[in-house]
Amino acid sequence: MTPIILVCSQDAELYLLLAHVLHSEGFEARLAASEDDVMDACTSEEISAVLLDCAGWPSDLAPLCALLKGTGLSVGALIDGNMRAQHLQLIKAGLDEGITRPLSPSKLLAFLQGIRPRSEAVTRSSFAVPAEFVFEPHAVVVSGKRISLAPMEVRILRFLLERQGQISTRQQLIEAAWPDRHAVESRTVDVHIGRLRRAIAELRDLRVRTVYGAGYALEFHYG
Amino acid sequence: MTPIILVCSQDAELYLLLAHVLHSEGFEARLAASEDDVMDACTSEEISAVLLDCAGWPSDLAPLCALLKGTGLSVGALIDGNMRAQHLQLIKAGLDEGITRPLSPSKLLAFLQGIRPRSEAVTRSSFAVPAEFVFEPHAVVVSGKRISLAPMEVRILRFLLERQGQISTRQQLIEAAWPDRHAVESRTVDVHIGRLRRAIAELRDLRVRTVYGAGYALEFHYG
DNA sequence: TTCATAATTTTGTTATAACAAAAATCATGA
DNA sequence: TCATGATTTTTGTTATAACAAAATTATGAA
Repeated sequence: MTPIILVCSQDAELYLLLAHVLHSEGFEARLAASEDDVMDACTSEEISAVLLDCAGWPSDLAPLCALLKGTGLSVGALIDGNMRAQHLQLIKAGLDEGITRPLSPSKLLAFLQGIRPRSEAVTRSSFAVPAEFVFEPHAVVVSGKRISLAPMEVRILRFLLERQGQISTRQQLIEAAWPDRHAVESRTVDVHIGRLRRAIAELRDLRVRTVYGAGYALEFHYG
Repeated sequence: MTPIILVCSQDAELYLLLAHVLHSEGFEARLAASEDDVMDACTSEEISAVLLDCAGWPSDLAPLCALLKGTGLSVGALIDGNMRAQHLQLIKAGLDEGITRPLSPSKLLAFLQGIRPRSEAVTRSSFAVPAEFVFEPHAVVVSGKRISLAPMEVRILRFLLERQGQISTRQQLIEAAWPDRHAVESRTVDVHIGRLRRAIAELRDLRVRTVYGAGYALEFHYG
C-alpha cells in the first residue's frame, strides 16, 4: 500500500517538484490548496502524513495543524527560518517536524520515512559499531574470526551495524555507503547485499534480513 | 559516466529540489550562483547541459546563454510565463528549451534525456503502431500469429513499438505503461521485459534489445 | 441473479549466477 | 625508482527462476 502524503500549498511548482520527489521515493502525493481540500482528502483517502507549506498558504496554519494532529496524522511543515513565532505556534499545535527553508529533500524524506528528527539522528549516530567488530579496509574481525570483505561490503556492514537492527531502504544504503551523488540502480544494492551475505555466512550470530518491499535489516545476537 | 547538469541559480531551495530529482534520475547536479561559478564549472568538469533559472538570477541571462551555446552546450531555462521578452531574448541567444514556471519535473527530465520538445513529442505521438500489429487486451496479432500477452506486456510492447527503435529508459517505460503515480522498482521493468521476450520469442522479426546501463529498444524488421 | 469463496492470472519483488566495465594492484623492464 | 602493461579485484548491470502479493475470473450455493 503506497503511503499518501497530502501537500497543503498554493505553490504549484513546489507541489510538482515535491510530487516528483515523493513519487520516486515510493510515496504518492496529493495537493490541497484550501481547507476544504484538506477535509475532502482526509475523508476520501487514507492519508499517511500531511506537509504544510507555510509560505504557500494564505492564513495561519496552526489551527489546521491542531485539527490534523487531533486525528492522529503525522504533520510536517515547511517553515521560513525567520518566522519563529509561526514555528512556535505550530509546535504548540503539535507539529511533528518543522523543516526550514530552503527545503532539503533528504530531511523531508527522513521525516516521511520515520527517521527521527536531526537532533535525535545526531544522538543516534553515536550508536557506534559494537566493540566486538573491528573493521579494516578489506575485512572485519569479529568473534575471533577475520572475514575478508570488499570495501563496499565493509561500508554496508558498518552502516547496518550502526542502524542496530532498524530497517534500511535501498536508498538509505546508497546514501550511506556510496560516494556522494553516485547514482546506482537500487538492484545494485541487492547484489552487494548478496555478496555480503555470502562473505559473512560463517558467522552464526550475524544475518542480513530482507524486509519485503522495504529493504534490509541486520540481525546480530550478542553473546 | 554520469551526466552533469549545471544549475545556474541563486535559489537554494530550488537547487536542492532539482538536485534531488536529477540525482534520482541518474544525473549529477552542480550549482553556479554567479557567472564566475559558471566559467569555473565549465572549465573544471565536463558539463552535459546547463539549466538557467531566470527568476533566481540577478541579471539578463541571454548573454550567458549565447556564450554557453557558443561552446556547444545544451541549454535549458526556467522562464516565468509572463516574461515573454526575456524568453524571446533567450531564444535569439540559441536556447534549446524554455521550461515555463511552474516547473514540471517530467518536462525538464524529458529535455535532459534528449526527448524532443513537446511540439515534436506531439508530432511523434502520431507515430502509430505499425499496421501489422493488432492489439487485444490480452494478446497481439502479427504476421498471422496471435500471441497471448498479459495486459502489462501489451502496454509495454505498444509503447516500444511507438518509440520506433529508440531507446527507452526504465523510468520512461514506467511512466508510459503503469498507471499514473504507480511506484514500482525499476527492476520490475526488467522482469516484465523478460516475460515479454519469452512471449514474443516465436516472432523472428521482433526483438527487445537491452542497452547496457540505459534501457531497452525494440528491433522490428518490416517485411 | 447474487454473492461468497476458490482458483487462476497477473503483477511486484527477491535471489543469485553471470557478464560488463571500472578501479586497484602487481609485475616487469628501462 | 618509475612508467607501463598485465592481472586481479571490485563494482555495476543483466537475466531469469522463483516466491509473495494483488487482482481477476470462475464456480457453486443460496
